[in-house]
Amino acid sequence: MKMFKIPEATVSRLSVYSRFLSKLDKKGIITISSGEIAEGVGVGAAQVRKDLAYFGEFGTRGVGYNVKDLHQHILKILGLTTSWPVVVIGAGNLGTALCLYDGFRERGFNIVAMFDVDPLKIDKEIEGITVYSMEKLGDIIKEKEVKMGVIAVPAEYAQQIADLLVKNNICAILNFAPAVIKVPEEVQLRNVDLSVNLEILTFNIVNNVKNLY
Amino acid sequence: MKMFKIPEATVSRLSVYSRFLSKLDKKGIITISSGEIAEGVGVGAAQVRKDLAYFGEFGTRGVGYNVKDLHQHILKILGLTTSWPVVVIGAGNLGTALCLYDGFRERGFNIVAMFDVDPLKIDKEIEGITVYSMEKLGDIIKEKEVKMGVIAVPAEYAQQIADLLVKNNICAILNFAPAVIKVPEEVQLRNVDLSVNLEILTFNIVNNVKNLY
DNA sequence: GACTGTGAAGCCATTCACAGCT
DNA sequence: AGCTGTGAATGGCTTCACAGTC
Repeated sequence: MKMFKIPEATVSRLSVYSRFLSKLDKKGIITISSGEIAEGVGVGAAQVRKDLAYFGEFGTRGVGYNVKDLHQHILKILGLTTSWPVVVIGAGNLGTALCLYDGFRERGFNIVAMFDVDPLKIDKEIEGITVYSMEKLGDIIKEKEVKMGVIAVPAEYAQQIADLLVKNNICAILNFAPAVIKVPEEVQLRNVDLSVNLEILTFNIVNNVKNLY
Repeated sequence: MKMFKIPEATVSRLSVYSRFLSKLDKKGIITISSGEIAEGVGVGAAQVRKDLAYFGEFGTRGVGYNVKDLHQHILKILGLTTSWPVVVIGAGNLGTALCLYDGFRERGFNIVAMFDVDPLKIDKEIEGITVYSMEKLGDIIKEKEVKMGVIAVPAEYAQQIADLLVKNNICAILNFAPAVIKVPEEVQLRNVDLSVNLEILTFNIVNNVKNLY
């Protein structure tokens, strides 16, 4: 296959466009221009067109894009036409919140199991999702064909959990622990670092950086 | 004031360096080189030096950086030498998890109050943090001199909550709702979009993008 | 007339490579 | 000899501007 060198920023915008289009579609809107998408999601119109152009020609000159059609294309591009089973490691507050987060379900992610080391949590259910002991991780990943794992454990355990996920052939990890973790290059890793995000804000406040949006 | 054009990527790395240095400091390590920092946080050595060089000359040629010293400088740069009071809007699962998140406290963020519209939650305490009705927002922001607000409400209410925060003179907003929100340019805004992060991973899996770390 | 698709230009961040200290 | 600080080179993303299409 081809498909070369898509900027990551483009991918994350596609995800945002997709949500926007889904809203438009529900409202029954048929056609939309790059300018209107741009306005709706807060980017430039040229940016929208360029992002889409990486993947083909979805629009009609003089008219715009068909909402349903474009939306389907983007879902396809993002791999969201099928549902993704996901495991969450760590049944603390954050792990639990992520499990119950509607945003995941709405986008086709399906939390199939949680894992924890705490005997008080193991074998309990949290809103229909069972918490398993770590030993079951491999079995469940295999059984449910899980490709993605979410790490929501304390920083000091993040690396060993990551290693465990890797050993069980996970394809991608979303890490919420405030820790730098290392994985083999064939495993996808993204970090969502909550305090880093707040700290960028404090930096900006303290240095009164002009916002650029 | 001076201090111009710092890449946002640099700021977020500073935050990561800072955490790394704090770990080193606790271990009693006195001196460190850019190469070792680079290794520890997974970036290039030149990157580390350039990031630091935006703010001054903190190292000694031929030797490296003094851990304590550099750490203090970075905390100062990020505005973390003082504690920041924060409010969280939305006392659902996510809002609650964020309130209890240790990573915030450890870095000097202090959640002073939560807010919600649900009468069942209002005036209850969650681990020492009181949930107030939305009407109290203005008073508490003023009384506690809150500069930062965290939005953890459903997407459809995110914009009106943001407007409310802005009206009450908040300086910065961290938005967890999967929604595009607009604020005046003098207000700092960052979005942490949980599903976007998972969707980047699905994209990468589906298009088997080589990881670059 | 309106709007897409796209090469070219512009801008910004990262990496290189080396001069300058210790 | 070792390591920082930095100008210059590179690479990548965004914006511009316009030709092409409906």
